[in-house]
Amino acid sequence: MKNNFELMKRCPLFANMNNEEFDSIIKSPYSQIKIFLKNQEIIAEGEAADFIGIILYGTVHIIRNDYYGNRSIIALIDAPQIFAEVFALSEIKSMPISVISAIESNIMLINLKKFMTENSIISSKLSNNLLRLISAKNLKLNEKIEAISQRTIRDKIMTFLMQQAKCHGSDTFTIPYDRQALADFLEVDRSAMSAEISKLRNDGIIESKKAKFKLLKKIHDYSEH
Amino acid sequence: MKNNFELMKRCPLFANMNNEEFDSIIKSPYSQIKIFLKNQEIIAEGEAADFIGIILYGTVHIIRNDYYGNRSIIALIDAPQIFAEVFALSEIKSMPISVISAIESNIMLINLKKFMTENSIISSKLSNNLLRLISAKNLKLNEKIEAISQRTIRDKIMTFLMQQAKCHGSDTFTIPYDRQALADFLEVDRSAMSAEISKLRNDGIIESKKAKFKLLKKIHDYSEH
DNA sequence: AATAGTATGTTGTAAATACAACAAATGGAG
DNA sequence: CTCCATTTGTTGTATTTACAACATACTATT
Repeated sequence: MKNNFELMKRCPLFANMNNEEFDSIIKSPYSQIKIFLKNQEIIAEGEAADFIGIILYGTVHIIRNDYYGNRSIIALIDAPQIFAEVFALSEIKSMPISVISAIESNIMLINLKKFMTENSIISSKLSNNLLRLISAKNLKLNEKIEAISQRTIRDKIMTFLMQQAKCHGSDTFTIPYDRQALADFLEVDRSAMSAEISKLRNDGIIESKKAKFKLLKKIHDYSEH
Repeated sequence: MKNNFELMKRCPLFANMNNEEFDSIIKSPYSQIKIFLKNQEIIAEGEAADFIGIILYGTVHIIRNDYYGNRSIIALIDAPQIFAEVFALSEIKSMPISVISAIESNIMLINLKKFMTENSIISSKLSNNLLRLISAKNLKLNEKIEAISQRTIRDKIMTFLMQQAKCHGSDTFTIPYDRQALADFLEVDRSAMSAEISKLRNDGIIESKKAKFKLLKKIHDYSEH
């Protein structure tokens, strides 16, 4: 278990905490560490949304059931990340999703609201870390929406590439996805996307080789017409 | 200005605060209230991302400049809402967007990090309010992504309607959008969406009249084939 | 270097979409 | 009620897409 705690300390949720503070979280009556077997339910849909989860070891699946009862995996989360934080922090009463252990996993569950009302010193560090984490996630979600809300694959690709150029501060950069992962991120068909990337190359809008891209300057309109 | 403060107190950022706490925010050296004229820049792209904005009166536009210099309005925000909070709270150094006053507006700007390090009691309330606000926004963004990442208009509509049914807790509900607004939200063409809603009605999947919808049960597969 | 396995690119086709132009319905205001 | 403005629905067409099936390129292992 000691290794788990070392990994856990690297979780951004516990940034800037010393060992004492860390221990007081682990030993709090509002936190618990449990082992979940493969496919075991960690949080069930409809349960009270009180707990934030920290994955010490393993992987979890976030599962959504739609109106007609169809189940779909909407996210995979690995150690040492956290899950369910936005439900525990918003004013949602009950969980709209379930969380399942994908493999045997060690999970720490913290009743956030109760813990924070009784541990005000640590809480301010926790709050700051949570604010940083959730804000960063928010920014990523906004960027994704900006890209996938474009009407054509070409526009989705270009919007994504311009975001990357901006955040790398250069017209030449390497993206963190292979073709299939990029297609999944942009929510389009991989082969159609691949074809469009080739077109953009032929049209002299970009240069690209695998994950390395270059936006060719002085072209202010990347549309075909 | 007094009316502004009354409106401001209703801003969810200041929930659960008494008048004293409220005053100490207004009088802090790290907060300032400014009047901006129409089209005047409140925050410029590239500036340090230190300030959170609270609209006391007026409307602001969030503006994005892409790689090729094209400007687009990505959001309109009214009083008494806040803006730029995710930038001030994440580890972003400089603003990736600009904020412009759409009309003459009264804006409170708070240097959040500085304010919070020097006002720990109020900060915990502020933190909690921010966590609630940003988490709620996060949930909305996730729902939107779930809907618009569907590959067909029919699936986008059905995903959206199932979300609405779930959050209303009923198969009959009224959506908060007219047709054009829904099309904008789902990022599709309005007339194509309108046609698809008619199809869903003819196919016996839903009943609808204007903003009122009903999901017809026992139909577990709404796809055409 | 040969092989197998994966990733990426290409092409054809049926289906879905945006777009435009228009029709019908709705909702106020006088 | 009538007129006008706005919203919603309908239809045709050119464009874009998903999908499938296959070709080529790349990578790691022996």
